[in-house]
Amino acid sequence: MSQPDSTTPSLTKNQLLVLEALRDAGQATGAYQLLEVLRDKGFKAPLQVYRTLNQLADRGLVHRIESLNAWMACCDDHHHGTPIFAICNDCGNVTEYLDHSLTETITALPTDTGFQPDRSIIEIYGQCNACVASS
Amino acid sequence: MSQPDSTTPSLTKNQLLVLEALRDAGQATGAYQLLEVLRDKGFKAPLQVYRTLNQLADRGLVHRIESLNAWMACCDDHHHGTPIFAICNDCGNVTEYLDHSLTETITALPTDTGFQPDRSIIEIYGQCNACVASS
DNA sequence: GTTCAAAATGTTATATTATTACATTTACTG
DNA sequence: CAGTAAATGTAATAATATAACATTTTGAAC
Repeated sequence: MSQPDSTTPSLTKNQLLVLEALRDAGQATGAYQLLEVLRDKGFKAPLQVYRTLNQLADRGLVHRIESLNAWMACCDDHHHGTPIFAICNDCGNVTEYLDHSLTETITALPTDTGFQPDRSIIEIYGQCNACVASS
Repeated sequence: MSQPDSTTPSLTKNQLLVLEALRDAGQATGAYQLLEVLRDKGFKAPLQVYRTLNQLADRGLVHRIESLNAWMACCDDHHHGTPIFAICNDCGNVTEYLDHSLTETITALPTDTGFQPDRSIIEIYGQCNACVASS
């Protein structure tokens, strides 16, 4: 999915703009929201955002949160392994975790059936610390 | 999420129709695909399908596959615990698994941060047995 | 530095998925 | 059988994502 640093070409202008916008957002953000933010920088069409997001996701610099139809800057710039997202039901805050052994456990699961796992999606909903405290 | 059997009222006409269509499909199926199938039975609008799918999902009789924007009949009519889906990159086949201990491991993960897990989404992509064999 | 190919980009149109709003009917409870 | 909650019907529209095609930029090879 992502390349080692030594072979990774530098980011293009659009890639930098989208990555920066996503990091500034600090949260899971929809493609059309990003488009609005990036209109100032010359973006005009959804496809410009989607293309760039997919390029960044291929490099592992951003992740797509499937259950939110939204995107988030990677917490860590260049990890391997499956990101795990904890999503708050109340405030919508999303936090990324990495847990290599859990990833292995999960992907090992269907292999008795001959299934060869490749990548996986793990998104956990619940109530975050702050929202537990204030409820 | 789902009610115990003893207190579960029987399914409505629309619920039965959608559940049957989904079981007949035997695969993850999109809402608009279901609408086409169900036009013969009097369905006319997407909302009829979406409403009914959500009702069935609340009862645990169907699951939504987030990364496919599709729905599948539950493998087991009434389980508790998080379903885990294995999705083939090549043929698109989706298989549901249940693994109670894995579910616990996953939901335990972010609790050191004070996060209170509720439900989770686990979708594993890879190559299924049949597609490994024929490639 | 010119040529070539691959990647990235720009732009318009359109496809796909999902929900809002509101009127009506059905089913359960007392 | 009256009252209420749930389910349903229907039309319009919102939100998300991609197809198709033209053009430009980038980087490697010569």
